[in-house]
Amino acid sequence: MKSPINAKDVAKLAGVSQSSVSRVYFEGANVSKKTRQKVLAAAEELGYRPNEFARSLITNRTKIIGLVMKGVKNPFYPQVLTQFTNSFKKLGYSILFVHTNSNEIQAEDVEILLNYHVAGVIITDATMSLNVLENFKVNRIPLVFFNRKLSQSNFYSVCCNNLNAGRVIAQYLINQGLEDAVYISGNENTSTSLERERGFREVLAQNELNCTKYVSDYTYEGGYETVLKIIMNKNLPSAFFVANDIMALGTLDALRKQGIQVPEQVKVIGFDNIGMSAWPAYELTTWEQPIEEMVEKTVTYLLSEIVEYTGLADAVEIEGMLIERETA
Amino acid sequence: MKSPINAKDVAKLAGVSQSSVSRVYFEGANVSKKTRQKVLAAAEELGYRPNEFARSLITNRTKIIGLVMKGVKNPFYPQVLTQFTNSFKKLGYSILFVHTNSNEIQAEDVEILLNYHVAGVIITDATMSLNVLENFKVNRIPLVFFNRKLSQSNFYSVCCNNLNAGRVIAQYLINQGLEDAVYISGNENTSTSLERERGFREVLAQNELNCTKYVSDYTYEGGYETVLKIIMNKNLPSAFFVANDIMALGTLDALRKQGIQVPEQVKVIGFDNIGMSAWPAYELTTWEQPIEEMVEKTVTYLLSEIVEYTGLADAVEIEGMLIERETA
DNA sequence: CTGAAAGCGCTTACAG
DNA sequence: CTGAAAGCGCTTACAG
Repeated sequence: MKSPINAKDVAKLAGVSQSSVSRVYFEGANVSKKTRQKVLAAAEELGYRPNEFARSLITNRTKIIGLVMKGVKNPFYPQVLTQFTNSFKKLGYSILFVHTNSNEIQAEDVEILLNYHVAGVIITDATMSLNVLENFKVNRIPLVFFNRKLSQSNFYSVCCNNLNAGRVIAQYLINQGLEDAVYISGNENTSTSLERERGFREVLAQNELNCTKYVSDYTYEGGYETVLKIIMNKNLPSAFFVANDIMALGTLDALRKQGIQVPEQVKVIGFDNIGMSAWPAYELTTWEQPIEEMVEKTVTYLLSEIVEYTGLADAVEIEGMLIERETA
Repeated sequence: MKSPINAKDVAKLAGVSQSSVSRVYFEGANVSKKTRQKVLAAAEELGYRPNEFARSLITNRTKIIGLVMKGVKNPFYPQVLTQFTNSFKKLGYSILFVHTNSNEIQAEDVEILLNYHVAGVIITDATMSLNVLENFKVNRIPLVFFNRKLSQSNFYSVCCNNLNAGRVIAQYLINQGLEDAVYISGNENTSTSLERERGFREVLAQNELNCTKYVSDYTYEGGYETVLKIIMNKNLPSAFFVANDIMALGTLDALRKQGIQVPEQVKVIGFDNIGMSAWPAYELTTWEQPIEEMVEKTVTYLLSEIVEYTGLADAVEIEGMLIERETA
């Protein structure tokens, strides 16, 4: 099976050289109007499209961004996926989507991106061994952690300011007369969960208030089960701070199941502001992650690194905001 | 910027020819154990990985599948996306993700897949002008419509048996003493919505029962607003058949908002069986789409067409099943 | 502005 | 089983 039409075929039909055909499809190249028209007409007739592989091979540049994700059950991530896809589409880049089911991203999942010499990589919602990622440094492929910060790594990361969010949420609850709080965490090895907790505890401690932690896993089911367990032990606090919205929805459903009134008996605050948190069944008070800005920041960094690689690491944090609804 | 390490570098270090290096990475090629070991050792030392572009250029085959999606707000589609990604990963294929916001997929969105000479294409949840797709036929690139059937097109499609599902759902409601029904449709130009309606109406008509249709749009908000409007007009039927789950959840919330009891005053049945329909806040009775089988069927077809292209069209329909919960 | 030619990093007959 | 060589479809100096 051979590729149908190449630049040579077009050149022959148009009566020009293959180089001229190439120039028509290469932005910024010098071609006369007349040549361009002849080439375009011939290309149209033959159905010619430049072979992206040959292009990448010769320029050693690709128009592909690798996007690595762990789970998409949390609606936050599909939203992130589409925003990246749309942003990059405008810039002429395509998205190679890498998904992993396991908790840690596997080396092979990521190494495929090396084979494609992707222009850049975004790793989302993911923990993984760092030595795999060294290969990207070696190959001067820019990489950013989105919504995750790896300690001791020198990779660029873009997050919302989780520490400050935790603080503001704590103060908000205290202003409402908080007595004691429960923090329902996400996976304990994620920076997001840890920093939200740290900011929250910090302000609580300043006010000599207590916070018990229950470790959960960022899933609806996890939130639901965790809260059921808490209720069984009759440890109902005056407020739940839940590390993400999808767990907070599970929290709300568990409380409803047990006939516990929100916010009268207990307040609930989530994190992310996913679409569902605004649904009438939930009306969840939550923290809005500034996805748009986070995506924009990521795209800008990646683009500048594609133009001129520096490998500079930084941890960008963008402020979000509290969204007040009915649960706190 | 030049690519760091190529087969020639490895060959030199290993003391073999570049062809031998190539053979080590090409499955099924003849290489002695000794050569293989030398090459692998040298490759390891240098951090060599075969350039996928050069490979594709010479073999005129790629290991990329293009996956085209319209919206991911409906959790059904992220689920589909990950299943495809995982299935193809096992087979050594990567997913190029194409997303469109507009109602119709744009030609340019799809044409990029032609430039990459993808091995196959899956179009999901999407309407588009057919003449763009002719290019895939010309280039002998297999294409399947997933969860969508285009009339008058001769492309392969994989759906759930929507017609029969509509029939079974109608009969199920009739057995419960249905008097009159409302069908809340999705976008009217989608085969899925149309066929679910057709099966539903068919059985209703056989029983001399009436069905009013309200056109909605497959979104939560659409379902919510539509039902609110129905209630305002005091046209509450004895059952709602809603064309997908996410609209059905909107339906449930709208009814709850108005203090209408489900299933006592009105029954609700959805379609898809997304994870959320099992949540305690909803407990939606619905129709399960056999995603796993649908994905498997799609993958199998694509793979066989990659091996030997026939371009044969067919409309595969897989049976789903009713999931009884609390709303009907 | 244009064409002839070299070369990107591979695969794959071909000869040995 | 191995190496030398041709060639995939492009881009890009180079000369004109």
